[in-house]
Parts: sequence; structure tokens; C-alpha cells
Amino acid sequence: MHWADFAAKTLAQRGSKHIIASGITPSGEFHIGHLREILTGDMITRACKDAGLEAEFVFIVDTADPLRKVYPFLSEEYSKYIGCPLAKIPAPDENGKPSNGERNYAEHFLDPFLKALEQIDVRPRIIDNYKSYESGKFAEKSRIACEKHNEIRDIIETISGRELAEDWFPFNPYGHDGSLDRVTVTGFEWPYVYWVQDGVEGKSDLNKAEGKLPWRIDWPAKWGWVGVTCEPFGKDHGAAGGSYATGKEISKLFGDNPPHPLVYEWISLKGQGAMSSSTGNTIGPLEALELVPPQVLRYLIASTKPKKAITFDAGMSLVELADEFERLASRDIDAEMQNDDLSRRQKVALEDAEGALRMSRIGDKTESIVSFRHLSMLAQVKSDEEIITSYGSNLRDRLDRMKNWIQGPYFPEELRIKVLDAINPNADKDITMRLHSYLSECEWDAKSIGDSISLCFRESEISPRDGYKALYNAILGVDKGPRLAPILSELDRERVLTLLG
RNA sequence: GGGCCUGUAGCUUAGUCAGGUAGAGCGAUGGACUCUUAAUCCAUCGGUCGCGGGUUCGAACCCCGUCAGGCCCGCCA
Repeated sequence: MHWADFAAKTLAQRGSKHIIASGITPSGEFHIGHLREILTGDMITRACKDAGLEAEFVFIVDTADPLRKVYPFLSEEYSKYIGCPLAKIPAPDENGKPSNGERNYAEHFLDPFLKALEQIDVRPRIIDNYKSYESGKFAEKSRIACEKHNEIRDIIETISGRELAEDWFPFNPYGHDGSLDRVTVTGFEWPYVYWVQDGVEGKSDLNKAEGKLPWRIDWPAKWGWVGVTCEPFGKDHGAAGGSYATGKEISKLFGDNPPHPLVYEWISLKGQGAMSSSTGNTIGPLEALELVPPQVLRYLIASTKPKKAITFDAGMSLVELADEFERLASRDIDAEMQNDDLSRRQKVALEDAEGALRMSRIGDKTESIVSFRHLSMLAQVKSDEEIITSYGSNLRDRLDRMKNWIQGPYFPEELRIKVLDAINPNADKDITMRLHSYLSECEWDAKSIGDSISLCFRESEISPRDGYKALYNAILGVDKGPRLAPILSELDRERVLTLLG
């Protein structure tokens, strides 16, 4: 059974109505790693619906989280915003300086991500955390947290095994400068938390966004008022003593039923370690979508069990992934399932494949007749019109993406068609000399070139196999390759003749 | 120090929860297609299941130990 279906089955035992949640802090550029968070949630939601459950997917954007530090992509001017909620900070401009524009910091990074999600057919209900504090959604949980601060302290200290500071309090007010830093809570009397920052005293109303719950409490509080029944999260939250472990207990303290967890591994970039918004070591979803169709990105997540680490590579691995998806999409899985000779293992594999495909599909079942590998070759040697004419206009979209890929930095060298610059001594001289004379006389278009090559082989009694091998070696330096005539017709006749010796 | 996750063919991996002859894709190799799609089709090769013990008629799977990598136990999402 596919992992998403398995999760749905587990949820079915809990009830028939579900809210699956994902949460991300928009502290920097979104990347493929964040896509795993979102897609994992989206796929569980899809699986729940397939299983006949009522399910809604929500994306909680942690806009109330403070700016932690001045990231490398920000200018020093941001230091004055450290500790302030991302929703109240101006977006950086192209130089990393605070802009005067309309958009805040959180929106600046969130908007492009939401556009990518739309392409990928993920349409969650968006919950803005800061606005939720503003409208009092957190008030009730905040009240309980403040009233039961000793129990909460006990839960965190016992489960995480760490000691909290003497002046720790389960609610962080924003001080007079709007920052959470250097603020000490001095008292609580509903609905106010009293505090002092740099000698300045003040109070924060729990009904408004005048402070926020610390992460380990904020999370279970959201579970409660949103009604979350399932949430996937990264392995960092999942470890023993981590925020899920404490959140689960705090959730019970709030009188709620903690959501079903699903821990997923991280995505790293090939050869560069974990993806990280703060170091700029990222590939964004939009960037990836310029190379492959959205189904392939969905398939990347769908075909890998959540606990498996993914090493993302926008080169050859992505070509293989895309082709694997196309092959799978063109199979008739239902028919294959009818085969009674299948072993238990083969059956399981088939079920997983069916599930991964179901989780990856967007809209109609449009399969393609051309593999990515093949398309990469066609795109290098033929004009768009020729390709569209032979394969149909529904290839347009993929062709455009392929062209981006070829022109960009990620296109694998092994797929690049490289014409030699000098005579290849490994090519059969005898054969290439004969081709030389035939090709110096024919018309210089693809058809004539092809005909001349055939004619040459026939009249010289050279087997096509040996003949093409020699020709490929002379032009491209390899034993076999794509259709040569169209490539030759794109080159100067003189250059070709030179290579033939 | 304590805990969690991962380790299976050259590569990516299924199978571990419910123990029963190790499955697949890619790549590689060979062949077919009487002028070559990096196409397609067929076949073949390829695995001490990280390592060592134990339980069992039988272990990739359960138990103990061990090695390697990642992560958490810092209001850090």
C-alpha cells in the first residue's frame, strides 16, 4: 500500500473528518525541501478523499515568528528588526535592504511559493499565523498556557530533558520596540501579560497580536483551535524530546486530541548537503518547474517513502525521474493487477506504483510519447516546428521546459550533443573517406544527406552498423547516437568534410 | 551522555509493522528491428540484505551488540 493510503487508513480509524496541516516559517526563499512538507500533507489529504473521508488541507504560515538574525541575503539594516514578527517587517529589495513597498517580509517570500503550489495543483486553505493572533484565535489557548505555566514548564523540562530559565514564561510579549528580545514577563492577569523591556514596562493583550506563544506551545495551540488531526513534519521535530513530543502532551493539557504525526526526512542537494534558506543553498520550486512538469515534482515526493532522505539533483537524476514517471504513466496498472501469477512482493510493488501515480497526477491523464532523454536530443537537433509537427502540440509545454533545461546550468553534459573539433583517429578512415566523397556532392539538407549516406554504404557494401559507427565516431566521437542526418544538415558542409578527413 | 531515523545489485530502491526460496527501475552486456530514433522489443549479467552474535525447522525482517551517516535533547522552524 502506498504510504499516503496507509496514513489515510490510520486516520480512518480515528474518524471520518480530517484536517491535515502543514506549517512553514517564511524566513527566506522557499525551496524543494519545503515542497516535501507541503506535498506530503497534500498527498495524505488526497488519499483520505480517495478513501471516502472528508479531508481538508491547511497551510499555516508562521508569520508571527520573529526574525532570528540578519541572514546572508539581508543587509545590516535588518539588525533592528531582529526579534520582530515577520509580518511586521518590510520585505527586502533586490539589494537585501528593507523596502518601502506594500509587501511585508513574510509575503515577499510566500507569494512566489504559492504560485508554484498552484502550478503543482496544491490548493490549501492558508492560515496566517500573525493575523490569527490579531483576531484572537490564540487567546483561549494562551490563557490556559499562562494559567498552567507550571504544568507546561514541567512537560517541557521532563520530556526534552532541558532546564528552562527561572524567568521563563509560556507567552512572549512584544516589547516597546516590537521585538521579543530582552522582554521579561512580570505578571499575568487575564487578558494581560505584564512585562518589562530595557526598564520600560508594558502589558500585552492575549486577544491581540501583542505577543506570541513560544514555538513548543504555539504548535499544539494551533492544533487545537484549527482542529488539526494529522500533520507531517521534518525529522528535526520528530526526534525524542523534540517539539512533537512536548507538543503532544501540551495538546492534551489544552484538552485536545493531538494530531497523527508523520515524520519525513530532509531533501539535500547533491554534493552540497542539506538545503537551507539561510545559506542560499537551494533550488526553488519555481526553478525546478522551469525544467520539468509539475507531475514529476509530485512524483519525486510520491515515489519516495517519507522516511527516506532525498538527494535532489537537477541533472541526470531528474531526467531519469521524469522518464520513470512517463513510463509509469503509460502503463495499464489495472490490467497488470489482474494477473494472478504475481507474487506477493510484485503485487505490493504494483500497488505502490499505482498509488505514487495517483498522488502525482494533475488533471487529465495525458501521457507523452517521447521520453525526456529523447526529447533532450530532439530539442538540440530539430526546430520546434518539426518536433511539434511530428509529435503533436501537447508537447509544447514540455519542449519549452526542456529548452530551459538545455540552456541552464543543470543540463547533464552526457546528454549534450557535442560535435568534434578535430579529426578523430579512432574513426574508420576507409569508411569516412568514402562518405567524404558522397557528402561533398549531395544537396545539403537532412533528407539528401541521409540518402547519400545510405547510398554510400550500399554501393560500398559497408554494413550500416559498421558504417554508422565510423560516422558517429568521426562527428561526435561516440559509437552510437541520435539520428545523424538532421545534425549534419545544421552544420557547415566544410566542417563535416574536414572531420571526415 | 540519552534518544530517533537510515544502511539491500555499479546507481536509485521494494520488501522489515503481520519471519517462509531477495523483487523492480536505471546503467551495463548480447541480440532483434533487412538505411542507425541515445527510440522500441527480447534476453543476460549483477546482491556476503553494513558487520557480529542469538531466538527459530526457517531471519533482510524478531532480540542483543557493533560500525557508518543524518537528526534531536539550545524559544530552532
